Amino acid sequence: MDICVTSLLRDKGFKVTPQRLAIYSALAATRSHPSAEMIYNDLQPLYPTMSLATVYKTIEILKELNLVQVLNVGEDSFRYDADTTNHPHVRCLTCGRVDDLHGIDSSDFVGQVSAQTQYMLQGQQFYFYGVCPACQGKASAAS
Amino acid sequence: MDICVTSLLRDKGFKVTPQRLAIYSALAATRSHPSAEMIYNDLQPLYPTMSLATVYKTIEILKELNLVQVLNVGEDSFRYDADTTNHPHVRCLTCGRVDDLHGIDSSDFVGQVSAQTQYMLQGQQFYFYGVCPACQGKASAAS
DNA sequence: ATTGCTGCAAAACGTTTGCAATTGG
DNA sequence: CCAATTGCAAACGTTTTGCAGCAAT
Repeated sequence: MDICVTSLLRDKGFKVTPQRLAIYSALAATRSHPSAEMIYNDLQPLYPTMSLATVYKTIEILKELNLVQVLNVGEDSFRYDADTTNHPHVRCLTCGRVDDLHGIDSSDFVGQVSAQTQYMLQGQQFYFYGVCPACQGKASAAS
Repeated sequence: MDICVTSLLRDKGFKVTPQRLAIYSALAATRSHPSAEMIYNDLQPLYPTMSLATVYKTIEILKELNLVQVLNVGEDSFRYDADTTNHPHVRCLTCGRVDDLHGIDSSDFVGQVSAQTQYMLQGQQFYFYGVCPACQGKASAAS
């Protein structure tokens, strides 16, 4: 997997640095859809000198290489996902966690939109909002 | 319509001010999904002393009263919509305009998600991205 | 009269940029 | 060795906050 990133970077004329590999690895290793700051914090123990600016600059490149997608779940900050397939996301309104929704067939829905709009469509993002299982448990325990 | 806002505000113990009515009217009168700054600029001629902070504070209240919904189309700023029905939006990747998509039946799609996730769902947002008719025309004219 | 609101300025926040020192090819 | 990248600090744009004066009830 890191080999893949390495060659993709080199192919496009980007240099392969430990920081870039670490940032991609951190993203690829989690399903928590971290923000730039979360990635920065995750890497702090291993890369104590790395700056937040490097995280942002690297994410910019990873976007260009289609290695990450950007999520806009309605927070102040962006979140990033190394799974670049087109899947919906769901965010917990209580704890803020963001989960993937896989195995959903949106082709009919997308087809309707595609047939009706005059836009030339290039992509889409589907966000759901609710309360995650863990927070449902907490809520009923508290009451 | 303003009568409705007036009573809704009063019912919840909020004061009815010209600024609040103007901000809601501006939102209700457009389909362009303006950001706070766009609303501020729209109202500048009529309310030259109004501050951006008042726009933000008022939007906060309108959200509470379910008179506006917040859109996160992947820009730096949020956009607002006085049409609080659950409809998808489409954003032009060239000019940035945001349009409504009405008459789309998402019940099947939402049903799938609802059946599969353990989340207790409370809402959703569907965003499409593409090139609007006007920008398609410009692109072909330029080539 | 009282409470809450406005408008200003300053602060906060996430993100971007400029630049000298450093590192990868 | 050269060009690109890092890390820092400062800048930026959006949103929030504190507060004195003011307006709505």
